[in-house]
Amino acid sequence: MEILGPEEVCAKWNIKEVSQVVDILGLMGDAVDNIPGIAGVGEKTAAKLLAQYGTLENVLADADNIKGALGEKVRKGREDAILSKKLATIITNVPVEFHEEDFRIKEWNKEKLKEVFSALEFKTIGKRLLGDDFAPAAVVAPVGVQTDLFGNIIEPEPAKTTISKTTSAVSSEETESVFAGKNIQNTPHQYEAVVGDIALNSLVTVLKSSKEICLDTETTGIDANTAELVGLSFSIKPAVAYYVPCPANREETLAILAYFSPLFNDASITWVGQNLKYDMLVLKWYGVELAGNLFDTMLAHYVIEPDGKRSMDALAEKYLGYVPVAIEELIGKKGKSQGTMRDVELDKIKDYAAEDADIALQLKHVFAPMLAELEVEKVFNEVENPLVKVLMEMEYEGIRVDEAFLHEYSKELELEAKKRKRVFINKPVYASILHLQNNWEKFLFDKLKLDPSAKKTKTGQYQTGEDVLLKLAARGIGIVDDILTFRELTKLKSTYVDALPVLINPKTNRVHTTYGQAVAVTGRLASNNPNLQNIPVRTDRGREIRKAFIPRDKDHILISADYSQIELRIVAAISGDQNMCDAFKRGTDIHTATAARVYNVEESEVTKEMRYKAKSVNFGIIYGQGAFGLADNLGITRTEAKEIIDNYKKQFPGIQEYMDTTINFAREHGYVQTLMGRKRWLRDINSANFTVRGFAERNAINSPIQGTAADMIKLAMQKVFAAMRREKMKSRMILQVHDELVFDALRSEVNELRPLILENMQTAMPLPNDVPVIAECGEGENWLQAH
DNA sequence: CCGCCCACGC
DNA sequence: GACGTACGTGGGCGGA
Repeated sequence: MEILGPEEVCAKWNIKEVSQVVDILGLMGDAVDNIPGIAGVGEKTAAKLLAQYGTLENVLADADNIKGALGEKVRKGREDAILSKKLATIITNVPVEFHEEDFRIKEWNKEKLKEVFSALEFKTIGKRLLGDDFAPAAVVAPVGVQTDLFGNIIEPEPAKTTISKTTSAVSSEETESVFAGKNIQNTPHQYEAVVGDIALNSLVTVLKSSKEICLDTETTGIDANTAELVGLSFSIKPAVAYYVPCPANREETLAILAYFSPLFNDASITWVGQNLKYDMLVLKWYGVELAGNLFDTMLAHYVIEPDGKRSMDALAEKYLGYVPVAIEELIGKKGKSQGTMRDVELDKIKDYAAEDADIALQLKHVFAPMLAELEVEKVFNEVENPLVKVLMEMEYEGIRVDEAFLHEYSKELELEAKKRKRVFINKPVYASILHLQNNWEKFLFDKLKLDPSAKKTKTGQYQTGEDVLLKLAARGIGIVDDILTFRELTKLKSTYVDALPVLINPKTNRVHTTYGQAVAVTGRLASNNPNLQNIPVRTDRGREIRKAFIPRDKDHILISADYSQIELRIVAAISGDQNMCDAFKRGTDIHTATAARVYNVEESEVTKEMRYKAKSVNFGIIYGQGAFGLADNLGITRTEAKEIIDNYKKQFPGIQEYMDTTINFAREHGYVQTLMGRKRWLRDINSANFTVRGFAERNAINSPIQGTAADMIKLAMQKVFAAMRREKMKSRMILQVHDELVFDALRSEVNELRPLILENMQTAMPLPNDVPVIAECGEGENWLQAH
């Protein structure tokens, strides 16, 4: 987007006229009023219009037409305006000087803005306003309690102290160099390539002198299960690192790795690294396992700042004020033409790889004290760090997929989808909506005028989500059914049935998901390539896909073990609500028990309808849902929904109390936490903005619940894994789906394994108030049966 | 290439 | 009167 500077706009047009056009057309009114230095879409468009129409009057006369033609731009402009306004709030709280007489800034106080933008990590807008001059500063102070960004009234006192604190962390002489960024060129370092018998031996001797070794691998790809080792780097003290290249020849690489086996096998060594799961998995394919302890800097940062950016580049920049060598300098930009590390000349890859190990070690020394200060050592040491090896083994194992079955099913889905499509074709009136989803939408809403009040999305498109369409179907619009079914079929086919076989690893004939251990802000795992945490289960057609997940051979069987109602049990336990705790202790169905209380009947008198509604309320409680949402969800009136909720709160007073105390805790401390001390920072909890604060409040309620459940299953995974090792079992834990664990179990071990799993899951993390934790399991010839 | 919408899971 | 249920991943689309 080309930006016309304020002076340019001003030089051509009377600023008042521009402002008026901007205002009347709903462009960037706020921006003009509050932050006149930023001339964006609004002013530019306004200036153009004035040029085109000649006079202000002409523009205004044609305002309606212009508005229509602008469409998107108007909306985007408004968004910009909101952002600008908030920036103005922030900026004017620091002494940025601007000329009062014409209400615009002719010369920005660049240093001040640099401070503000870098403190707030406004990289993009920083560059936009300050040009390439702008580089973010290193932040040494702990995060999480920093300034609010959006929608918040920033009280002058704290805002000033936060900003000055951030900047005072670097002295004024350093400021220049920090902004320019430390890098490999201007920072003393000693990076060495280590090749040949003598050098390798002496490297091992050097490394042996330390109980803490930073390790990083360079490979040919991002999939650890197929990537080849290209080199290893090590560091045991800042600014010094070694790079050991590994040839494409596997035997030769194995011989090089053998030099390091005294280190790999030494249980007293702590291996430091960023995302060690990846490196360990690569090494596992070369038969190397690390016997020692781990310190994963990515996970350390995850518990320090769960919602922060975690790439090496981001961490190096933020915590070390250092800009690492860009990988693109070695292998080119992302895309099909990108090369591999294998082809990079030694001198270049040496610097890049050694630097990575050096940085990771330096990050460790920054993070270790932060873990203690922020009191997140426990969740790091007991939950996250020890889980790395477990997840690595699960990823290594993978799961077998029945490719032939999927192939057949794909054809079936295709046929069925075609049939549905033919339904439209055969009805001439539908012929115009063949191709695109959007055509359906236009057809449904515009031509048939089915619903003149149809909701639009914020980008001006009609909403055609399932719930919207179902409401149409209820009005007897037959085509809606066909559309929904068509969508289901194509979704299943493209996302699962056709996608899964492509991801089968040719080496193992299995699919190996990758778990994201530092992704979800609440502490949950994430799964990708493929995502095995969202395999369909709700509809018959979808559920069918689970049949494709099968045990490794005829001697094995799949076991699935899952926690029963874990999140509600956690709600009961941490709120201490007497009635809900009692219900769980009695062991009755929790939704029936809830219904009995809410409707004031005996549990034996609870109807399906009542239980269904109670279930929905229980679910809503976990997410902080209100009467509107419940009503919408259940298709009842808001009055009825409110009645149910009021009754619920009366019957379970401890839960209302939990919500209030949690939100108050968050307001006071700026974070909420799980039973294991995992924190989630809620910068918006005191926002003056209703919506923004509402989000933070729901997060305050939900995060300790969801996060505690995540803590629990992560502990259980470690316990189950350790117990299976202890018993020298051949069965393997292969999947985690938030409250479920899946095992590829040797049939002869099943009777021993079943209680081992359940016992460890149930005792992994006892809940307060004696709320029982129950896990259940099933087994079968595929994942569907096992469920 | 990226943002949006939709749809799948817990 | 706002806004209206948490956390994710991925495919398809449309516009820059």
